[in-house]
Amino acid sequence: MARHLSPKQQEIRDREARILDEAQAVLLARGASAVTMERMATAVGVSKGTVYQHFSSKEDLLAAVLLRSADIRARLFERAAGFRGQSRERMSAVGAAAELFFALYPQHEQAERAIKAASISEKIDAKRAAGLESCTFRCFGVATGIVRDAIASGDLVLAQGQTVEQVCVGLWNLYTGAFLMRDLENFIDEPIVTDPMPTLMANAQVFLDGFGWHPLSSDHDYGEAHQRVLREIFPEEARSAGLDLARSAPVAQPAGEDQRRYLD
Amino acid sequence: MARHLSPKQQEIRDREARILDEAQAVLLARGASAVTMERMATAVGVSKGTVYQHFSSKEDLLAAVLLRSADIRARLFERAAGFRGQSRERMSAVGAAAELFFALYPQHEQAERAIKAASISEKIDAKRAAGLESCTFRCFGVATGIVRDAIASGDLVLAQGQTVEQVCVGLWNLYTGAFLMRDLENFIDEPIVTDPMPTLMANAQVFLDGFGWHPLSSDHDYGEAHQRVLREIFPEEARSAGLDLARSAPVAQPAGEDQRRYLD
DNA sequence: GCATTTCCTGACGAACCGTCAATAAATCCC
DNA sequence: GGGATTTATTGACGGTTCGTCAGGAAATGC
Repeated sequence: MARHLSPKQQEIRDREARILDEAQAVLLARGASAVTMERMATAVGVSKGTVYQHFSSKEDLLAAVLLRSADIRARLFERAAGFRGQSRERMSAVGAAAELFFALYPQHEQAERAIKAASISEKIDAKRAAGLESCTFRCFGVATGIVRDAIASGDLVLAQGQTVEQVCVGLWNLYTGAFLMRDLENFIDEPIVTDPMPTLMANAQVFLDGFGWHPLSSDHDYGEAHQRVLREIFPEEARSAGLDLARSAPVAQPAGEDQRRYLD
Repeated sequence: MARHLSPKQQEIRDREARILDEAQAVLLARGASAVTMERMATAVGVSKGTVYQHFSSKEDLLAAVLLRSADIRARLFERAAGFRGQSRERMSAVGAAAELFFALYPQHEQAERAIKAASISEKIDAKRAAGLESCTFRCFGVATGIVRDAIASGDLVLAQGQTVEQVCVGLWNLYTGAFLMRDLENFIDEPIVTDPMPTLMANAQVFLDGFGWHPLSSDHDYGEAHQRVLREIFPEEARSAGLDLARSAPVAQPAGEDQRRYLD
């Protein structure tokens, strides 16, 4: 499709991206209520009416911000699933993707909250809403695929009544709950956990241990696997997220004993 | 303190409760944006200025709605902790309290989102903000207390690096994540889980199994314990939440084999 | 280089927030 | 009881933001 764009079309396209950048920045710095259409317009040097030609409402603009990061998250998950290793290592790779996303797109949760608080889903362009839904399904699809692989390989045997979806929903809940907690703790003086991510990573492993997904965390160093995922699959992202890649040389490092960094 | 209130003071007090009721109802039915100060005023038959004498801003009003349910949740948790049983049964009792709250106060999550989306915490009365914080701490206090008891009794042995707080944060994340999921799924056509609560209950047990908290769910019928909690501690609430109390006779029922209702 | 289409603008109406001077009601005190 | 004092109530008002739209500017087609 449309390979060559006229200068004007290119300009419009760029402008949309610039509006999204601005909205994202303001969202993060000053909250959703500071994202006003007028401000966005001024920031990119157009008038309000023009912004409305890109986004049908303020909620729609926020949904577009959300869609952009949701798509990136889905891509991160999909790349993570390509990690070569045992089934549970692959799931841990998805956890690493989640960690990266958590660090790189702190405004995602805020945008989500703002949209859902407004509650009028009719104000969001149908295509964008569908896109958002699809991003969630892609993430779940990655997770369920890995769980199924684990079952097929015998690494995971679900007990009577347990389902593939249950495993994924649990991980997702743990993850979104932690995401939420980080946000809410900005509001209170004495945070319960200073850095939710290491706790989340540890808890995800506990959760998978609870299903008896082999190898259990007591028999395998998932901290090491996690480092490998960051090095092999997400070197760029890990760097910009400021995550510790340890000795990031691609050569195998001597297995250290100091890898217990996921537990408080 | 203040035992006898003048008719006027009583009226003011009642009015405040009525405003909160109205706000809660509108919040649930039509979302936070439909909660306008003018509407609240009209609903209780006063003018806008009077509403502002109760609540310093719209966010403050929503915070008051939140505080009311947060306090109830803390009470439910505290009552649950009084359940007589093994440590892990007591934690499951807290899970039952969470389930009840989840069913009884569906608007809680919405209020929380709306307030945090507005993001200007200065708009909320300091006392109310402190009250909200304290409710969260009460809930965490209940949970950490039970975990500590479990450790003291030997039911739970934490691995190297694991902490009491980690256990509680994990459960809390699972729970808030599920709460969030229910809300968000109102927006999408094809929900991932139709009823998140049974899945959450099952996942909480899996999580506790992951810590090796005895007795493991494979060795104990926590479904039965859950039913007992509802019957013994929350009979009223369970009825109004419409939860199945099974044969709710207080006499011991023959241990049935059909208690696997927490797994899909 | 003119006609047509597309895009852009900013003034405008509507909704809502939060304030405050004026008014009404309640309470106090003799 | 009744006048003085305190407290509560009102609704018009200024300010902000959303979203619209008629009219003007710019790009495109021919």
